[in-house]
Amino acid sequence: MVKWLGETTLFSGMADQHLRDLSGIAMVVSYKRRATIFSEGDQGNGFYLVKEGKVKIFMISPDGKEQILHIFGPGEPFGEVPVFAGQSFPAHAVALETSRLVFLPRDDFIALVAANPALALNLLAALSQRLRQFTKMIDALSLKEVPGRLAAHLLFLSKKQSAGDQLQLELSKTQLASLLGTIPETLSRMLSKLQREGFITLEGASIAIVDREGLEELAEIGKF
Amino acid sequence: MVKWLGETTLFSGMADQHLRDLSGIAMVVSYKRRATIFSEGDQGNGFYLVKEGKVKIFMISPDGKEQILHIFGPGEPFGEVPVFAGQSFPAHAVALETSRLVFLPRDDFIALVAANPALALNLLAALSQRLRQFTKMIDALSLKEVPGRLAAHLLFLSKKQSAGDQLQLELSKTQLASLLGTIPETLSRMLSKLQREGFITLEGASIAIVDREGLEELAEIGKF
DNA sequence: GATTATCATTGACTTAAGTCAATCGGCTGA
DNA sequence: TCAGCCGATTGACTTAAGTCAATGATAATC
Repeated sequence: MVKWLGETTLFSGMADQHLRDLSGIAMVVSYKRRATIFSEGDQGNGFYLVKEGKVKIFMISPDGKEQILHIFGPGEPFGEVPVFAGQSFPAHAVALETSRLVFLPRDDFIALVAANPALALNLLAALSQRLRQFTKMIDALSLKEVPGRLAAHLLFLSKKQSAGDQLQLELSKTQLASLLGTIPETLSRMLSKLQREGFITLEGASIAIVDREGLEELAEIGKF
Repeated sequence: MVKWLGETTLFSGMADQHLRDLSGIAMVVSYKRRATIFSEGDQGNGFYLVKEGKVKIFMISPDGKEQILHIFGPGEPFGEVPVFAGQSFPAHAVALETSRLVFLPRDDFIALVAANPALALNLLAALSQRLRQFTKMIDALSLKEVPGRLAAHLLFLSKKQSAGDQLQLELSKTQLASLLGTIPETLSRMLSKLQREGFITLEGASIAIVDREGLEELAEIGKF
């Protein structure tokens, strides 16, 4: 566990003693696929790191439409907001796959932060990074149309997977639609349109980028 | 300056010595109305506190549409993201009024954070709070329609101004539209509609809430 | 291995909100 | 004082994207 903690972004570069302290307060918990980890408004008495599996953070409207904020995988922390501000979670979390999580209880953790400036700086970096992502998401939702958001996401996946012009959608189309702030029907139409107009070729969840420059322009301008 | 710093949320509850240290690295800078403080992509070598005046943080699309992220007034910090993560600003900042700002240079400030856990915890609280706000904004943009966002904003102003059912829009209608992710024409129509349907009465920038329950439901459901 | 669910796709239609254009009023500055 | 601008409002129109519905295609479960 100490070794694993030291390999996460959040705790990288920390002294062994501090990692052992963290390990001392950590608890491993498991959630089955589709299980709720927490809901919006719940008291937050600590936060989580994904050890194995995949977790979805999302909001839901009264009539059931969902907006995904994040998909987190191994090594990534989530649920920190109520640890430091207010107390309730601002969104919902469910396991997308059967997952093992590391839970870090609030009060013990804050004591460690107070005693360890490097940890505090790592946390500040993590939250700042998250703010940057949210800024991009607000920009996309407000100033770009669906094809632009989709193009940006494809370029993001291509970069992340570093497999040249070949990439895999890592989510079901329904989940991807929810991440992009739209619905499956619209996503389906837009993928077809990108293919029809020669930006990509598409078979199932596998996509090949044909016109990277065009996609980049589309992501930038935000519309056809 | 030391006294003023101690009264900001970010530095409240801190020891005098630490406030003096902060004061030692702080510089006061002035910006005229409409002056640019920084632009998206600029290197961030420090962050700011509003001493007097009002600052707008926003993004802009290639064809000139603007989305406001925040309006900050006296005592509020902005521009922290590149201090802790990456290096460039994710958005633009301009002075809405002639303003005096306190600038805190990155490297000196980080040294103080590393030496002062209370400061680190205050910062973590501030960034967490900002994440909570962004979560609400994403929720609003993605899952609520314009009338719902407007209703939520009116209720927010009413609470903030604590003047019963009477409230003032603190921005021009154009700026308010940009904050709500819409355009002035649409905002104008929606304000008329809220009045026509008996939720509010409206004269210029003064609004009286007539049906608070109705507004709350509208803000919750997100649409008529 | 059969039977449900769930997911993806397509077509026809509706609708919220944006665009374009015109008007009015109030400030601002020469 | 007056010309010129910016902000707000309203009307007519367009459009991106959502809704509803039907069909196939998987995939999950007993």
